[in-house]
Amino acid sequence: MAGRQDMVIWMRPEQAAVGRPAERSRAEITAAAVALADREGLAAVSMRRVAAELGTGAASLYRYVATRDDLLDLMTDSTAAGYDLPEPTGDWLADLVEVGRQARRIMRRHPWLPALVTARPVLGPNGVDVLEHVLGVLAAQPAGAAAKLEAFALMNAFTAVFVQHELGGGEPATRHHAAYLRQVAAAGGHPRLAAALTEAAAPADGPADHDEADRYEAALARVLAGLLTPPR
Amino acid sequence: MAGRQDMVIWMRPEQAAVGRPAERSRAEITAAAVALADREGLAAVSMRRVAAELGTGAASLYRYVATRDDLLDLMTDSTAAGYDLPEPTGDWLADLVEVGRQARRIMRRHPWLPALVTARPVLGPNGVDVLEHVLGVLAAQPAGAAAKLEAFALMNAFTAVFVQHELGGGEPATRHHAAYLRQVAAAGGHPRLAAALTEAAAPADGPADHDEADRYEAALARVLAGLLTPPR
DNA sequence: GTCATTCGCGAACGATGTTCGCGAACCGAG
DNA sequence: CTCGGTTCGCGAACATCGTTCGCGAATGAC
Repeated sequence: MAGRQDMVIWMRPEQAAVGRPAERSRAEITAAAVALADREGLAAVSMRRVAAELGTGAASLYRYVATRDDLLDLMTDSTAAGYDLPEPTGDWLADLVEVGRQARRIMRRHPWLPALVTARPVLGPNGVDVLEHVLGVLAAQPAGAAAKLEAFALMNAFTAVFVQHELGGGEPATRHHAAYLRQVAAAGGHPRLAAALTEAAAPADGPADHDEADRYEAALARVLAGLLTPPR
Repeated sequence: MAGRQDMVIWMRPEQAAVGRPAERSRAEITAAAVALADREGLAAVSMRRVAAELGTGAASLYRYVATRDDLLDLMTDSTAAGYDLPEPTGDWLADLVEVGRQARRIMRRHPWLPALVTARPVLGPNGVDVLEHVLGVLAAQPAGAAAKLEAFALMNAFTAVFVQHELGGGEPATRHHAAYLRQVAAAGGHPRLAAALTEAAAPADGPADHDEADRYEAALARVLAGLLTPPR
């Protein structure tokens, strides 16, 4: 008979009904992994490191999780518990932007999240609640179900890309990348790029978080309006 | 003095001016890696496998590439050579959608590309040409340079997410994921989700590639129009 | 021909995800 | 209270990975 390993982790029972009871829980392991990722980045989340964080052996984790990817899925969904989902107000666009605002807040609190959700978009119990809320907000909208699901996926991806740009500003890789772009611009073959780079580097006033948030919400509103408003 | 390793690969000289000449080139190694990824997926692109594909030792690759990530960057940029960039027509939206159409074609030809560009968005010589073209198309548009660069990044991310959904239809992970969503829907606590799933699964007529392409281009046009059209 | 310099690459290092196997721990039945 | 069935914790091992080291061989400039 086929094993139970080949399904999403939330379809497998957490504890066996009989036998020696487990000393830890999925939630406990997930919390340790999230704390570790917050502190040292996603690359530090190895089975051995997480186990050490819990004071156990690496092999023990496989009693709770079939694979490392399962653990990453648990981490992703656990962050979705941080949403506060109020009743729809009737203004679907404003309600969606509010969801986006919270997504941005959560992703900024967990800098590893954008990379994870783009690499493995996954819906666990908490993520499903968010999706249900979004579908409720869009209930009166004339778009099809497929379009609404797509809009939800795109909203997450858009937020992830945006936050990655925000947080990556000081990252070395981005700096080196910028150095290459400046070299290309200086070479002369790409005048539009050269102009764009000097113009984009112009606003020397400190980019407060307030401005970034406004830019994010404005862009998200435009994208969502473009996606979900019926063509005239 | 600081080494030269800590910069984007395209800022380092490909060949030394003196000494024994190299037997291979970056382009050759990149091509081998791309062919391997096309055939067996991105996970198969290890230094040893790529070297074996070329009939050399794994350590030899480090004469051409400082790190595996450098090789991935080369792969990404090499696919950007596949764009055909015609003169702008004057209709910026149509021109941008044409770029998106080509991006989708290229990503479908290289199924590993969406994951790679979302994980490591990078601009090499070919990518820079595409960006220059996009900036040329948007030259008359009243948006700021930062907004245009953001639109370019978002266009790529949007296309990657879309293609990933398209190609992921048959992937096991997506199937298992769908099984979980159906279970949640059947449990009863998420009526909107249940309705959306049944409605989205309804169109039993064969979803030809034509339909997918139209849906992609329509959605992209809406997103871009929302992002780059000045508010009224 | 000499020499500085680079190239190719076998071998090794450290780290990773995962599996195996077994002794210990637990619960319910008798 | 004992015993049997079952699960748990986890040390050890395996395969594989990215990367480094070191040295003989190849090369072009003079």
